[in-house]
Amino acid sequence: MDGMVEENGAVVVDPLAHTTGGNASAIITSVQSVIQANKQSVIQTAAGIQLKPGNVILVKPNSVIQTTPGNIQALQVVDADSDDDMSPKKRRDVLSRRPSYRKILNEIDEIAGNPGHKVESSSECDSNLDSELSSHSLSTHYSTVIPAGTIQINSQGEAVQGLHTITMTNATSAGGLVQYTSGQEGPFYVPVVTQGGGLGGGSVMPEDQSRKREMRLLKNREAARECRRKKKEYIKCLENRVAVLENQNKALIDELKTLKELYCQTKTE
DNA sequence: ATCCAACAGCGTCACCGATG
DNA sequence: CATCGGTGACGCTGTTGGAT
Repeated sequence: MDGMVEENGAVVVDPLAHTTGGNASAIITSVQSVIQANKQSVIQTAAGIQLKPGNVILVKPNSVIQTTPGNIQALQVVDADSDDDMSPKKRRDVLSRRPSYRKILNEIDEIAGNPGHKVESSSECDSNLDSELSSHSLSTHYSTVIPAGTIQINSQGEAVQGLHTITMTNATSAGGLVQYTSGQEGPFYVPVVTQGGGLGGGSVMPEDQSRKREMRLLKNREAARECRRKKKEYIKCLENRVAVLENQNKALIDELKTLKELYCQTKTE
């Protein structure tokens, strides 16, 4: 199951989880769900959410799926063990390529009622959710994620722009180190890796190739950092949504209870 | 104070989809 | 088709909290 196991055992399902290993797969598009691990599950779909044809939700026996009329075209009962014979290659094919976190967040945002409103930073997601949360008297608050610096490097590997500026000096890497200067954090050095796997001088690899490699590593390092930041932001958004939906659910249950009592009273009179 | 397991964060590699 | 960006997976390292 592609989700986060929280301390209380609840699993927050990745809304766009492409798939999962094992026999518990959840391929859900744009559904906010809370599934209790090894317990009965509750899946709620908010108004306007649609399950795309072909999507599969596996739930434990006696689970409940709540939805507004017309959202689910068909429920298909499948044997959860039936995909065990999926070959590793096939499983990998299914596993590969999930939408980017930016896409997912944008999609969530559109579902939340802001079509065409693109999420560019964590603060937007948080602010939407904060208002939602405050309207439900939730004390939960998530601080804004500090944005990572954007780095743009031209073909010469020298010019940069963004919140943090990084300039590559000493590109010839004499002495086995390439020095970068950062506007915020001062100079830092990247060791030059040669083709033989060693660090430093005695480069067998042409300098140009070596420099390209260093640039690629630098960019990838930054990309990985950014990716992780977005992932965390995305998870926080999901957690916020879970909190909101749990609160809504609680309120609806209370309302239902009150109405039932009212109904019983008027009936006995 | 020390040990150890759990966890978080990072860098790197490999892969894939998007794009020019 | 080459290149680039995004992301999963893996291994490594530092931190933290509980047990002794």
